[in-house]
Amino acid sequence: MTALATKTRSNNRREQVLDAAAMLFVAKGFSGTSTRDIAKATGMLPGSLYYHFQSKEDLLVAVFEEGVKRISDCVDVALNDSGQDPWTRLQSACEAHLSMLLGGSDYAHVVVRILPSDAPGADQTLVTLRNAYETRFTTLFDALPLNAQTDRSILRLMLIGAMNHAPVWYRKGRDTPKGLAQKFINTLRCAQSNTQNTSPKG
Amino acid sequence: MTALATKTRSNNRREQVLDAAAMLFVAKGFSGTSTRDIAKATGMLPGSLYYHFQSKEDLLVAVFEEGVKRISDCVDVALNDSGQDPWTRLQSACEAHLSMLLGGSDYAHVVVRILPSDAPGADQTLVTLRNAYETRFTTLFDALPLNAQTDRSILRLMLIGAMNHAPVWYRKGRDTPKGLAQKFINTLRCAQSNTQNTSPKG
Amino acid sequence: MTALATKTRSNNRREQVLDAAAMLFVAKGFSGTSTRDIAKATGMLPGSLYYHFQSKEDLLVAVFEEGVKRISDCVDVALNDSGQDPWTRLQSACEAHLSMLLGGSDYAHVVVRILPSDAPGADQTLVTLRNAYETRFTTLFDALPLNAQTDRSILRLMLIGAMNHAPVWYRKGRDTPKGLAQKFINTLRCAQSNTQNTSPKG
Amino acid sequence: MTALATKTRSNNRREQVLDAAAMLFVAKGFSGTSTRDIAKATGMLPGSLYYHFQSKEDLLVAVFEEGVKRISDCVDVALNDSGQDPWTRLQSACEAHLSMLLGGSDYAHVVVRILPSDAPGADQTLVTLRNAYETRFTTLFDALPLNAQTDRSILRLMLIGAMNHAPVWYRKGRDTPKGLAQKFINTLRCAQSNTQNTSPKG
DNA sequence: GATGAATGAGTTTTCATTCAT
DNA sequence: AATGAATGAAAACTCATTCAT
Repeated sequence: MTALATKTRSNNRREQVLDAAAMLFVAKGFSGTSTRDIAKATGMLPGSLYYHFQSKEDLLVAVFEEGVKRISDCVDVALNDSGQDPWTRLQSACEAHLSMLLGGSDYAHVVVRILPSDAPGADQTLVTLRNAYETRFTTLFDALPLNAQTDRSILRLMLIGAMNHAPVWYRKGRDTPKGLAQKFINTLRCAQSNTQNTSPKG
Repeated sequence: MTALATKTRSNNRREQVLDAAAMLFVAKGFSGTSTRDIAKATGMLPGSLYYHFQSKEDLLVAVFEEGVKRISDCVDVALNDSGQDPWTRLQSACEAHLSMLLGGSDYAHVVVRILPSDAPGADQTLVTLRNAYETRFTTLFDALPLNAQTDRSILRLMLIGAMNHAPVWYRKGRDTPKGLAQKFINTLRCAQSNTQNTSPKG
Repeated sequence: MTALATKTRSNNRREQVLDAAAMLFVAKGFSGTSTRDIAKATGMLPGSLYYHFQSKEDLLVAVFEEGVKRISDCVDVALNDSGQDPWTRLQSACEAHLSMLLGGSDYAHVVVRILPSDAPGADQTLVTLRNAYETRFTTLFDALPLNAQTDRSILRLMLIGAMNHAPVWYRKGRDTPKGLAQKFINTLRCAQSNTQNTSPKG
Repeated sequence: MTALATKTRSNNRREQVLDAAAMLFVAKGFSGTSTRDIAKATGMLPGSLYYHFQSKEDLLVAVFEEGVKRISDCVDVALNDSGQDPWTRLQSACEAHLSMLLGGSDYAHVVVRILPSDAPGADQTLVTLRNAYETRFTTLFDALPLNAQTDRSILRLMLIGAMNHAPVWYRKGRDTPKGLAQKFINTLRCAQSNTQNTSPKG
């Protein structure tokens, strides 16, 4: 019992730090958040953070990892519950992604809010983590029945851009992640049959 | 050495500061850039910046204003040269926006790279400036001949999200702003005639 | 698992701490070595040191004491094995001293590497310990058959300076403690008969 | 006049920092001295030091350089005023060296008090600086008319060890640098004619 | 128009140490 | 005998900013 209790308490403390860091990184960016801010939000002294994390950047990486884990898990579960239809599957993933981003998971939000160049010492790690997650969308777009001449990459990058921009303008009540996902995917879906468009100026 | 010459040289100096600041804000974010970084990049001493700007946040606002001005002018010129067709006009604006963002105008890039929450003291100003620019897209989307049930706002926000995400993945040579604009608008254009789609899960 | 075994194991642990501390104090000085460094080198956590020692300075004193003990014992044994001739005895002591210093006893090395002023709280203790050891050389120099006008103190301090400087330049293989001792003492030995020298500038 | 006055005042401030640093490094070692200590001794705030020096180690290097410069100059002047006799020249150098070390030049004292391993980031620089100075003694010993079998290096290293140990025991009034130099060199001088000594134990 | 010199508050981080378990 | 978790002070250093010149 004691071992478990100790571990739990210890984990709680570490998790409190991660929670506070995630929240603050989302609210003020990485450089805009001081370790003091994080410590204060956790009820610790600044130095005490360093028992749990070796540096501010390590802490960011830990938050980022947790964010990638959470959003990945959420998307994976949604895909498991989803059927075979490629568009349906994409929409499920989109909805899961948006619900994490907009539903208040600071961890997931950090993944799209913090740019690698915000944390020079950790940039490669962040890029790698982000890529590991976004792979899912490459796979989902590969599965779509699109015309040969359609650029799947562009479609994917449009969707990712659209989704990750949502936290900037989304207002709870006015929209829902589900509704947005439906509209986003509906918009993309027509690219399939409409590629005969000519460009206007050339 | 007339008054004009003096003023010009002085303006040059001020512009050098703005240039350096724009470049650094893009590369490292607002909090991630120090006034020393900017001074060094301009060949000045840190204190000398304060002859030109009252504070770091004032400097950001100046860069941001210049960025909004430049991207607005570019889009406005493109629209002037564009005909009447609403989709063509949107595509021209999109191309102009992308060419500023991807063609190396650090000023324009600052406008999408720096979030208001990165600069707590200037956030309202930044929001206002950004909105003043983005109005153009609201107008352009309002002019589109869309089905009644199509959500113009969502389409607009998707496009803005897609465009502003481009600096993250764009590689010169592989794509061009013009090509991207064409693909982006083509994708949106079909939303017009395809609203009979049913959502997959409900 | 008797009381003796326990004690032995415990002593081993304490000795490991002392060993690590001695090594690190030699390598990086007293202030330059952190208790964390010592703990890590012993495979302990920082707090665990405090079961064995009340403070970092107590630990230094313990290392210093052990160093003085070891080098004293070594010199005393050498003197026991030495005959009656004062110069021979001095040379034996010198060789013993050098062999401890250069042969890799971090403990002995600490005694000459750490200055009392490096550890303000323990300085008096360190001075006392060092003096207790160096007494031997006073005695040995007193026994030398020197001219009346020869300054035995200076000779002694020269030798001690020369010996304690050796760790800075000594390279195993090129020299040996024994060879050095011989050369050092040979050099001093002539002071006896050469005191009629006049100073060069007055 | 203003330019000169400004330069002078500025230099004074920088020199005050160097003076304070030299004094404190001698008194408490490098790691034992904090930048706060140095700032306080100069009447500055801790951060203000960094206008003059990039880091604590840079400050040490500057002090060390000044120390090497001062003791080098002092020795060089002494050698200039000295005649041709090699032993006389060595004694002059020794006296100059000791007078710097014992006469209160904290700068010179730093050079022998601080070991390269005390400042891991600057160690190579310190070694190089020290060697550049000690070259002089190699030259002086090379010029001595010694028996072929005499080890000039050992003699040199004995002298350097003896000289640099002096600050530990020297008491003004009881000795003088000049008197010590005379005794030191006298002691070494006989090595010349006394090489027929046999070692006592082998 | 800009510099040299500094300030004072703040940064991230490390320190020796404590103590319940 | 040692650990996990922290503390509080201090470490080195950076920050945006000021101001006489």
